[in-house]
Parts: sequence; structure tokens; C-alpha cells
Amino acid sequence: MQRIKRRQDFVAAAKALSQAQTSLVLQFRDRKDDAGARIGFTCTKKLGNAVTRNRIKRRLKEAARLALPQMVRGGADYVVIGRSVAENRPFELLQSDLISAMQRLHAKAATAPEKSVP
RNA sequence: CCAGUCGGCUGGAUGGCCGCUCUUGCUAGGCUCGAAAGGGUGCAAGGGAGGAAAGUCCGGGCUCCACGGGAAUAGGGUGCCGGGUAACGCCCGGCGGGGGUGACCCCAGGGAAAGUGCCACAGAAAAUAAACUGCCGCAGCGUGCUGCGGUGAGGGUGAAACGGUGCGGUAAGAGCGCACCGCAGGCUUGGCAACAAGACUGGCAUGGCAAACCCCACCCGGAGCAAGACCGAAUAGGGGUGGCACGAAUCCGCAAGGGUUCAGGACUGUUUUCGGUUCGCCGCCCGGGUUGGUUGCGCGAAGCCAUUGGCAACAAUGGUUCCAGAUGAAUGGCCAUCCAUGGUGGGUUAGACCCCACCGGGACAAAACCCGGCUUACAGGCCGACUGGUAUU
RNA sequence: UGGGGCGUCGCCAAGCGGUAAGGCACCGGAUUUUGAUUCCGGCAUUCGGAGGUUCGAUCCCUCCCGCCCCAG
Repeated sequence: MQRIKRRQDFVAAAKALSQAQTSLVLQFRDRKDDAGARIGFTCTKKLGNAVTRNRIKRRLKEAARLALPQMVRGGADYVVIGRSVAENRPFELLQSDLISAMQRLHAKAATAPEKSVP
């Protein structure tokens, strides 16, 4: 799965669907093309210093690597925004947060597909 | 043993499973992303955050720009002396001042006699020393006032009052004279110097503030790796060149040239004789350059060990080692045991810092071109030197 | 990476070497049957923090902390 690296992709994903969980916020945007799914990780400066922010992003990356590959859809951009509890939340709960957020987002996209068009 | 001062070191360990990034090797191609440049994908081995990587406060390297050399103006910085260094506002040693019983610690510490300015309140007066009050003498008379002269000693204040204390001296007094202290001047001695010591001379001049303006001495060209270099598509546009084309009317202009309409070409919407966009057409070559990519990018004022010189900072010589290179940003995720440590309960015990069980639980903080410093943050642990006190011998 | 600014009472703020203005809010009192209005009085012992210069710092200097803005 490719990583999102450009700022404008992050901004575009922020304008599309989002789903908040205890440890993270997941954003989902359908790019309407045939390329593979992409995922990006970010968090705000309010969460702490560089060590804390990096640790949150690494735990989320590892959870996504283990939990998500069989769930993602082609042509989709996912952005995971870390929250402060993600630093110490048990790893199994971190994975289940990701899975349920993605399930609910996919359900939202099915009921209201027009909203995801930018 | 208690209290304290200074300096240095360290910054959890081992293992398992699954990952990230770089380098090298392997058969060297395949597959794949991309317009290209270039990138991704396999296996194995090895490397992979810090003492502050931080704050970005100084100093350099490196790169580009500017510049004939140099100097000056403006602006900014530094400020006892000597040394170290590539350089510094850093470090070392010394001097002076201040603090502490002491080990030791702190100090932007040049110039106030170049000039300007400020010194609230209080106080007679806050800086050309005079006025006021006072003290003393003489004269006058209305007998406590006036005039003249002497004096700069006293005057509640204040952060600070024009040398201080004492003795002599005098009408009263005053460095007026003397002793001691302070101060100034040149001299001698010691020291590279800052400065110190000594005797001599001078009766004393120069209040404080320059982290107020300022003066003096010295230093500084500007920007920053998003510097800079290279590769480089479609489309549009620029230059050159070859072939084809370069029609008609009209307007501006001396001309070169330009505008408008029709015709014509290219692309395109559309059922269409209708419309839209564009303007010489086609080929080749050159240069610039956007998205993007590569590079810059780690052998260095490097680390470690030894010897020598130096009180030291540090330097020289010899040997030895190769030690991170990410870019929405790698160096991790999960788990187990141990270790340091905290809590609770129980046990041993004179008492435990000893033993057992359970629970909790790892300081600060992550390279972003690279080095030398400074500053700030930091759980816990270790080592060395020294000081004061108490007790014992 | 480079540059600039701010921090003063609960809120908005003035002051910029010499006892820290003012407004809103709050508290107490007066007026009123009660409330509003009005009037009177009260309300800053770290002027973001720590050092330093000065007789004396909100103000000057140094270092930190927090917040905001600009350029690429």
C-alpha cells in the first residue's frame, strides 16, 4: 500500500468523509481511479513534542500494517489522524479502532456517495 | 558519621516474532510505475540518534551573489591582562573588586579631566560651588537688631553633601600645622602585561550614572543546502534553418510595420450549406524552463590509545579505527525474563537497607548540510579530589 | 531557514527610570416597596519567570517560558 506524501492529498482527504474513534480519526476519499489504495498518517502539534508525535504515528502505522490490508478499497485515500490516547492505548484496541472506523466509513460512503466527490 | 564544595562518567540488559532505512555482495536479467529523467520489487551479510540530536544565542567551514586592491560612512557587536583556537561573545591561567568559617563561588571589569544629559522625595545646597542659616570680630544705637569685615568648621535630610579620625592652633575657624588612614603624581623594584610592593613628593584637585546619549580601541560584504549543480515530458512560447505558401479589399504610417473584413489552413462542437477557438503550414536543430527526479550527503579543524611539550586550555608526533544519512521524514511494534526503583502484605530479626509474594513502573529529548561553543531540560546510578563539624584512636 | 511583535487586576488596556491611570466586571453602602439607573467607597504586595546594572526597575541589559504574525 502506498503512502500519501503530498500536502494537497491530505487537504483533499480532510474535506471528504471522516470517522472519529477513541484513539484516532480516519478520513476517506474516493479518488475514482484504478490505482491502489493509499494511506497517510499525521497528527497535530498539540499532542506533544517530536518524540510523542513520532511514537503515535509509528504505532498507528504498525496497527494499520497488521490490520488493514485485506479491508482497503482500490482507488481510495485514507488519512489517519492520531489522538493523544494512541500513545498508551493497548495495541489490540488500536487495531480494532482502525477496523471499526473503516467499516463505518465504507458504510457511509455506500449510503451517501455524492458527498465524497470533491 | 553528618553537612557541604568542585570535577568527571553513565543515560537500562538479554532474548523471541514481525517490520523500516542505508551500504555491500549474489544470478543478472526479468517484472513493474513513469512522458522522460529516474524509481520500486528477491536473497544474504553488515551498519542505523543524543549528551543535550533541543533552543537557534554566537563563531567557522561549504555554496552562490556582489566586488580591482584597500579604506570610509551608516548599522551592529565586543570591551581588565596574557595565552589557546580555524574562529568566537568560547576555554585556560593571572589581576582587581565582592561574598562565604572554609573548600570555593560571583562580576559587560575601557573612558566621567572631549562634550551633552539625568540624579524623584527630603534637604540650605545634588555639582561653574555660591546663595541661605549660623559662628567670630569691629562700629552704631532704640540692647537685640542693623552695617562692614573674617570664616567655610555646624545646619534635622538623603542612596550620595566638595577627604576621614585625633591633637595642636585661632577672635571664630579652615590641611592652617602635625600623626595615622585614604587620594594624586612621577620614581624605584618585581612582572611580557593587567597590576603589586616600597620610599619620596603634594595639603587634596576629579560626587554618581556610559546595561543614558556618547568617545576610544578592535571585529563584521550579503544571503543561505528551500544554498548550489545536473537530468528533464506533453502543451504553450523563444531562436535558427530547409521546403511549401505568402490571395483580395480597406484604414493608419514617409517607410519598416500594424489593424479590420472576406478567402484559406489547423483543431473542434454538430444532423447540417451552421457555429466556436486559433493563425502562415510542415520537418529538423538549438537554448531557457514548470510538475518531477538525481546530486550536494559525510574521511572529518573526526574518534580512540600512547609519548613529548605546557601549571592549564591546548598543541605536536606515532599508532590505530571507519562510525547514521531519512525527506509526510528510517533507527520501530508486540511480548517474555532480568536489573534499578516505588507501594502493599507476610516472614526472619534487637532493628533492618535481609528474604518471599503481588501490583505498579522506566528522566529529558529524537539527526534534517557539517563542525566548535553557549544556554536550557533531565529519573536514577557510579567515580575522584577537597572543606567544615562531631566522635573515637 | 530567516525576520518581527506581544505578555500589566477576572476581561480590555495606559504608563516606559522615581507612590502602577482608566473602563467593564465583581464586592459593600446610599437612593427605591423591590429591581434597573445614578451616586459614594473598595478591589494589582512576583507588571510572564530568573539573574544583573542602578540609590531606586513595569521601564535598561542577559537568559529562559508561553503566544501571535510575516517571507521563501
